[in-house]
Amino acid sequence: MCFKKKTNSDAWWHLWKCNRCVQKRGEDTRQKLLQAAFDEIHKVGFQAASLSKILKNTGITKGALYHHFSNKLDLGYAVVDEVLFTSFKETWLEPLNNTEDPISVLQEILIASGDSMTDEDARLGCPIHNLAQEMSPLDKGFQQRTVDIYALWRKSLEAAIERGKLAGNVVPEADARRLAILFIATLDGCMGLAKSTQRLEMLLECGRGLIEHLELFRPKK
Amino acid sequence: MCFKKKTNSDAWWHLWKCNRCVQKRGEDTRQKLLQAAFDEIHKVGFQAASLSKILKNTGITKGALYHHFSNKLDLGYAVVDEVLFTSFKETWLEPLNNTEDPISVLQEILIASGDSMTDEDARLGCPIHNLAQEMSPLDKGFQQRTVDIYALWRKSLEAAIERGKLAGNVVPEADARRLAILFIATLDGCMGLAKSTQRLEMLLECGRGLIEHLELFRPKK
DNA sequence: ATAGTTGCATACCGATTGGTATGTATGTAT
DNA sequence: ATACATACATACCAATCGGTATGCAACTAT
Repeated sequence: MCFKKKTNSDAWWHLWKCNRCVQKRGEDTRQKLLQAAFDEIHKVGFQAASLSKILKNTGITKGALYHHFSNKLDLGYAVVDEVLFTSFKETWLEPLNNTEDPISVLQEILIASGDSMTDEDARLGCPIHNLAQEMSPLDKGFQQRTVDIYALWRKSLEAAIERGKLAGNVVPEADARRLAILFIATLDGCMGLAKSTQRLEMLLECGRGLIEHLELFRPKK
Repeated sequence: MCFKKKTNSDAWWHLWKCNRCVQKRGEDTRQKLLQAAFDEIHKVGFQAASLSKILKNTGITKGALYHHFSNKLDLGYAVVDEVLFTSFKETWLEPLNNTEDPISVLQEILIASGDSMTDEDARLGCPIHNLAQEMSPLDKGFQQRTVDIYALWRKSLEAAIERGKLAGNVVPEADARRLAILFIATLDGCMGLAKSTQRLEMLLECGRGLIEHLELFRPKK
């Protein structure tokens, strides 16, 4: 495991990847492993995820894996912290934190997600939700990480709604906290429904309903 | 495996247990296996459920298990068809199918469930929902079974609401189908939230909110 | 140039997995 | 009483699991 580097490089590529690895080659295989692990976990869950399969899919050997991660749990945590959280931050946190019109932003995210959503995406469901539901009763590490992400989601959504009210983009009667919770719960419900029915169309329909529903909180001109 | 019996007994105990087994002793161990399998699956999911652990917990041997079930999948299906579906039928279907006041019935179920709900129940979540979410993308058998249960739930709820409207126990403006879907989705959301936070109190709070919310659909005298 | 670190490959390990083969005691039907 | 089906128990199996030990090539710092 490479958690304490003796060499402290300042190579050019360290500018956009944090320096967990000294050489670029190391960071590359590390990212490949994370992506493959994410795919495997997304498909079958963390417990059933097979390290051998991840290695077979990437062509990377077991020696490399255990050079970068101390064990399976460590790999799982890294997937949450780096792959899942990063993607979550880009799709939800950053847009929400930089707007005074949260309704439009949410609708745009839903539309964009719907457009890029594949059939497999819909059938596999939200990876963060999956992991939270599978692992929360079994492992504190996963439980803490996923519940933190949900809390962050709710808070940034709540704050955006408050700003929206001040800017006149959200009706003043709206209860920001309740609305935030409701939105997340409903979206979770939609994803779960699509997963249990295994139908992408179900998800798109729910999404359209949610987009329409959000319109109710936009002030009339 | 005992799926085609040569002997066709009509012993007294066959009156309340269907005659999958000829001898009472066989039916007993079968039920013990189903219950232990349910517990194990509820705790860690189907894929991670260990047959060896189920056997250890019951003291039953592997020979007995494979006498009653052809393989792990067969055992899993039996848990859904017999344990889960039976319990679901008793708690939801029968009360809903025999009432013209669905609001009161739903509230009573929620209250009773809340009272008997243990901390572990809340942390492990709804077993049907768990199985649906874990296995739907992976196995048609589980997907079909769980989605059928959800459909049955929604239909019986919808029908009860319609009867409630005719009997004057539900406001006539209520959209039965939408209300049924919303109730199920919300309850699922509550259970999921409690599971991800690992807090029973979260579930009870959601339940109280739901009970209160249902009151809105009762006609004012 | 050389010493030391990093990155990875190969081979191996015990434990556990779901599943099977075989033997036997108990019950049932005639 | 006898023939047969039922209901197990025991022992074994290959495959896979996560994890480790060791060796070596490539890169880095001095």
